[in-house]
Amino acid sequence: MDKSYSPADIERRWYETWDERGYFTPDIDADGAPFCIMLPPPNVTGSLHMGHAFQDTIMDILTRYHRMLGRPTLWQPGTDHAGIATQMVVERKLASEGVSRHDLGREAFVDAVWRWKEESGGTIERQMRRLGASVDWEHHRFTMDDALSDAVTRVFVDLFDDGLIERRKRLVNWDPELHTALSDLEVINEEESGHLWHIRYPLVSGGGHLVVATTRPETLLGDAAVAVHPEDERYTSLVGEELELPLTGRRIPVIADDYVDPEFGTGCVKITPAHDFNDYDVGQRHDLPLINVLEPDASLGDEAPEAYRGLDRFEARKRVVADLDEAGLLEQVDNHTLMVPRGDRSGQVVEPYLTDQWYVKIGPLARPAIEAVESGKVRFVPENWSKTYFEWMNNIQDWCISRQLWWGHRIPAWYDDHGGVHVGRDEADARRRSKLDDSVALRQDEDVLDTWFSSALWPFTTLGWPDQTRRLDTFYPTSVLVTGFDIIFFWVARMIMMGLRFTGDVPFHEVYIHGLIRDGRGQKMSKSKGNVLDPIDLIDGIELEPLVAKRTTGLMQPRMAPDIEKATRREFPDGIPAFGCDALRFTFANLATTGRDISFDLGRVEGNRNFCNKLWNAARYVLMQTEGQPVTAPEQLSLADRWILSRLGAMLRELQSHLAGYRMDLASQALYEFVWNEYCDWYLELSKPALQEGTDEERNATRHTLLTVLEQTLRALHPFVPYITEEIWQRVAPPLNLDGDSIVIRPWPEAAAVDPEADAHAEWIKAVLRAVRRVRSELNVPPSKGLMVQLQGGTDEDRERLLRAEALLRSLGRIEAFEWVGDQADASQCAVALVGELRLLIPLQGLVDVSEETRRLRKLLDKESQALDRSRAKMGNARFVDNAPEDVVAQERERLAGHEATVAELEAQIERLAGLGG
RNA sequence: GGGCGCGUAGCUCAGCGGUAGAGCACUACCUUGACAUGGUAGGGGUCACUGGUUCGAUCCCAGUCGUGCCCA
Repeated sequence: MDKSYSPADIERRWYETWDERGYFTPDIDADGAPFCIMLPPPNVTGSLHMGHAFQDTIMDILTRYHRMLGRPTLWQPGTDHAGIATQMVVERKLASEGVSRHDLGREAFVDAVWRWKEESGGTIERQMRRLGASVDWEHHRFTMDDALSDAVTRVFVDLFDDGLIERRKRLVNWDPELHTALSDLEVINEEESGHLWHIRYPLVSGGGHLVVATTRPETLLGDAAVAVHPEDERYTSLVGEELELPLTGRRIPVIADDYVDPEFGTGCVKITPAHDFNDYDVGQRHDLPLINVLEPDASLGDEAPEAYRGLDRFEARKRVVADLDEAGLLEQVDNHTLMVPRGDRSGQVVEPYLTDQWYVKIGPLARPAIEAVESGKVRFVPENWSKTYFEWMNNIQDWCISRQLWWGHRIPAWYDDHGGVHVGRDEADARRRSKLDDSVALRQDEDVLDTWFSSALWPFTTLGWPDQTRRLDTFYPTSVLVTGFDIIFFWVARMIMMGLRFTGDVPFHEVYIHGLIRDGRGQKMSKSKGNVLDPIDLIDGIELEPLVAKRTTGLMQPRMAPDIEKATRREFPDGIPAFGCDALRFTFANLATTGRDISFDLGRVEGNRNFCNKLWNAARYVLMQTEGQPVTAPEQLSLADRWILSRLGAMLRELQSHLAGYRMDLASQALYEFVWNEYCDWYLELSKPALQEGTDEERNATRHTLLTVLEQTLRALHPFVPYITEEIWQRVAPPLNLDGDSIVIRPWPEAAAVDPEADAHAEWIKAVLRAVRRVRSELNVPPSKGLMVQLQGGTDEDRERLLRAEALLRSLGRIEAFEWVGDQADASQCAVALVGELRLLIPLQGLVDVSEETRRLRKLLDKESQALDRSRAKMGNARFVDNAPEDVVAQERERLAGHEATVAELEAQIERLAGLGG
């Protein structure tokens, strides 16, 4: 083995091997409860970002772990066609060539998207392979595969037949750039600064005016009324009067509606039913006309006064304001912060817009989905997220599922020339169902379905539904869904609703919600901020210049480039080193706490790379010690051997409980601490004297334990760090004569029982060594200098332990000899260390002056006295002794005794030194 | 306005009723035959603040301040 761990050398080859051998395709016939995770399908043309890498790591840990438990285990991969996102990318690409989708026509455009999909669709899969994701590629699915598309159509028709899908004209969120409706979830409301214009509406009779305030003055052109609160005494007499609607020559009524907040502004509200969701409702109540003044691109249309027709909405706003001002009708303009709705893809301000759209009536689907979580059939982890789920589900709105796009599942509805709508699996089916013969001309609905419609079916369509396949039968309901909180509404809730409706069962039993990855300062990672890290760059490393180039090209706002470049050069003056996939994965596991946000700290990746190196070198040591040595199952183990096996068992039990609770952070920490702080720091060190000085049998036992513990630890680590564990395992398996070609398919290690005797012995050894090392360090005794250690006091147990451990202690503590001395022995020339009742006297023979040693002891005494005082106060408190549980009191009593003894020892020693005139 | 979080060592975060923990950073010493991507020892925290419950509060409760997110 090489002296240093170099991930690049070992990570390349294993993935292909695993994949080729079919390890990731589940054996459905295996015993054990099936385990299944659905990969949240990434956008087919997307690339892997930190969030994916994090999520994939969690899923891979769970998958590999359950596979090792011997369960038929499926991690189902696939990609999403991502309607709007993909169409936008292709449209922009075409636009750069001066072509619009309309130039191409529908068919040619959709072909172009498919070509783009074929061209760039493999990126994210290649990246997932780099991450070591053990998904079943053989059964990869795409939301627009024929089978999945058929399932979508079938679901649509079924819901339609149930009366749960209908076509209605109502206000939708309209994206004027993409020319499509959006669901509420696809609209981002953000606070922006704007203005509040106060406008006078003259009364038709009797002079005077009402003042209304608006943030969108151009909508005035579509006003149908002005509303006041029915109990607002200022205006009650005016209800029923008419107002001159400025700039239009129209007259509109004053109406009363308790939607109006009399406290806000003047208490008068303009009502524009065709361009505002609230006003729409008011309009319905009062039978007001819908005056649609906008075109699909949000320019002003025919229903607007001629002067404004053809103007863009923002241009029209300026003109309206100027014209009002000129007419003396603009009373006041205030600065005002308002919530502006923007399309999440285009970033354009969304307009409420009156169109025909398809809706899913969600109420009847939501009810059982709420019950599924209430009853615990679906469990959120952390539990808290169920509140968010209920909050939304209890206030859920009908789902607008039609999109005016070309890329996606086309709506299976056909229109005749008389306004009739005919739904069916295909045109023939639609005719059959509506009893239409071929003489009736039908044209299919131009719209496609919301991307999330097909995603909602993902857990069962990927497994073969509507066919009752073996896979569906085995793996549905799936075990756990791993996802971010940002798509609980978009996806999780809808999967539960659709799953229950179409399979009669929940799609998954648990939903593990993880946090969002942010940068080191807690900022959201985004291209425009220039703080994006590419997981592949953390694996392979990247030089500064390419990193700068990567972060500054293709920006939406190129003027940000210099700032981003500066920040990048400051943060990564030497680029990013190659940490390797395993280090990155281990870091993700480390960071997977219960909180919401995760600030990604590069220092931790480095620390975990070092951890991999530690593991690598430990393995190197073990293999060096066992090379060419036949290792057989030992008949007797030393206390050190028993101790490390006991500790391994404890760690494995802890690990399993953390994995069961989705606490990857605690799980990875348990592994880290065991490997580094117990196996490497202590057991490997303890093995050295054992191998040098032991009998043949003892040496065999030590070698066997070194190998066994390493091999089991590798297995426990494997789900987290698959590459390095496979690489090492391949070398550790032969000396242990283990079956199996790969660690991937080895069983999960069984935890040995705790061995209290061995644990106690090891703790004693550690305490003695620490005490001696502390003296050595604090008195600056060179590490190379051997020490004499005199032993005083102590129990019979101490004497026995010393007997068993003397060789170890001498070797590890650089101690030349131990010598038991009587209580009367002169300790004035010695440094003193205490281990329980045992005194370790280390003769210094002038190595250190007395005042130095006195100072050292005083420091110890200080700490000890404080602890003693606390302890005394506690035991002196009758209410504590009376009320606290017995074991707590007993523990405190023991502590008190310990502190008292230690303080006495230290004081005595200080006095002895003082007697020397130091 | 409603809802959900968070505030613990210089930084990133665990812990969540019984004497404060990790990684990174820091100090001193050490190239000893696994590892300097290392070893040994050490420094550093009135656990945001104020009250309350309790024998005992970083942990539970209430409030205040700061901060983040979601929904309207």
